[in-house]
Amino acid sequence: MSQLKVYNSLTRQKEVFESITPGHVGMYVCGPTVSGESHLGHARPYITFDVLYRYLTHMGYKVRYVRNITDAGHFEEEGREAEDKISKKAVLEKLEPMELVQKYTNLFHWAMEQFNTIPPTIEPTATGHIVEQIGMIEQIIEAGYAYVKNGSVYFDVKKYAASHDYGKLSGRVIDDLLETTRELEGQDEKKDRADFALWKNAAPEHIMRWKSPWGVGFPGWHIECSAMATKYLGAQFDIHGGGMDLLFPHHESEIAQSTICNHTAPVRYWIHNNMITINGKKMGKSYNNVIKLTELFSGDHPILEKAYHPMTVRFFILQTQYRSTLDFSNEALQGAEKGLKRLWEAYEWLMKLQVNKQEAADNELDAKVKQLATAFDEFMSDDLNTAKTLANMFELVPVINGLKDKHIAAGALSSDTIAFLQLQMKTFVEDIFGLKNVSAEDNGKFKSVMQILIELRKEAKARKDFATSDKIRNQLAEIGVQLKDEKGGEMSYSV
RNA sequence: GGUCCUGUGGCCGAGUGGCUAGGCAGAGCUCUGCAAAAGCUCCUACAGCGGUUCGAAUCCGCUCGGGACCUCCA
Repeated sequence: MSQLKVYNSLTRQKEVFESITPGHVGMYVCGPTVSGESHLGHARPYITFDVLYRYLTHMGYKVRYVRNITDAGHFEEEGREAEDKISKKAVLEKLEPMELVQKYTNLFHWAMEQFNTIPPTIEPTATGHIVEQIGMIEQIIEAGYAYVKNGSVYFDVKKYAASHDYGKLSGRVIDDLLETTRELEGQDEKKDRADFALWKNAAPEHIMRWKSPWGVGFPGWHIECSAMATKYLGAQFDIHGGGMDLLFPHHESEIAQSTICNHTAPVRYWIHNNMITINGKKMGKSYNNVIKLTELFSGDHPILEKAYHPMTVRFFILQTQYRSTLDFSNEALQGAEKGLKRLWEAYEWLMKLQVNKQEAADNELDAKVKQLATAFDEFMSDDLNTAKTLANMFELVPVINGLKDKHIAAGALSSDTIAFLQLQMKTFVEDIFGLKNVSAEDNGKFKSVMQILIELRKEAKARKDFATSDKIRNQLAEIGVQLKDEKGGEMSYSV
């Protein structure tokens, strides 16, 4: 197995991955804020890190995968009137905040299941860790890196920056941050514009509120990740993931908080996925171009020409290396849909193939197949290059189909090579890429019914009753089942 | 304005100095009762200008375009 190399945002280069504890990996991924429905943009990190999780597991690591649920509201805009997103919307919808949080959490879990992502090993909530967050804030105050003002607590960035490299992760220059002239309301509580809230005093209308040593309030946005990551993964852990948009201020602040509390840099490898764009623009609430996952799966959105299956979306995302932007379009999605179908059908046939012990009749082809399948590991270990891995799979598709068509002689490949190909395809297509069959109706009874229809069509064709054979084929096509005549008079179908 | 990233064929995307992915779409052929599927073949691009080099999509500079972050954000 090749050594895994990952691009570390902290050092801006690919590094060989070595876990702190041999055989174990601690991975924290920033989870969703459940104040609303997840959208296509959310699909990218959770699918990306699902693949990383699966790949690390494949490499033999025992991975503790922590992904939080942010269920405590945050400021609409820090500095302006504090506005708890979750409680505000709850009032509008006449729901209890936790009811709303539960609804969107359930919806998120449902969508993640559709994508066939493996649930994290621990999924902590922000509201469930208020005590830990308060404890951490107390430590920061004791260390002298935070100050209390009117029931709120702020992190003293300037003081931190004097002895630490604030801005290292995001490439921010501390002097620029301090000198920014923009004046915002309510900034007066902070000593410096660059300071960020650890705890925020709750206005009377806030529904979500907790007692703290500084009064009734709620935690700042960045502290939850520091607190929960520390609790479940320790003072220093291997991987922290999330979208690139979180680099600053979220992850930068996380580093500062954790460093003060734990006296060590919290994370060895920072891994960030790039954004999904739509017409070249990042998808996000502020851009008004959000496609919710429910809409994506149902096709119920003006931008969408049709519904897209979750597996199509997963495949679409995997066709790109995670650090590149990925541009959404109907054309691209439909391309992915067809590509996935072709790959999957070849894959299914390959898995059924059984051969007796044999030597390769075509040594050149045999070597090529072996080489292509071996390279899966090499590409994936090079910063998870799913795009290249997939490209190799597609180079193997004509070989598989050639065997199926008898266009390539059955004895061309050695039985060892076929077994190896089957193993590699199974491992990467299903176990690591997490792809699965798109057609839901493909159960036993349905298969039997299809077999009957196929027999009828074969018989009709044998007596040159093309009216009947065409009727079977065409009427099945109308309900979305495609019959395929194969070489040698066999038939198959796809839904 | 500051910091950073990026510009690949009709579309989506790999690729970091020579060998030049892959998918989708399109064209032709084979197979086939017809069609589809499948196979084979073709379409061979790297924003522009200059530079480095024997040689650049790949390195450097400039120009133009796109984007991200700096504010909630995957």
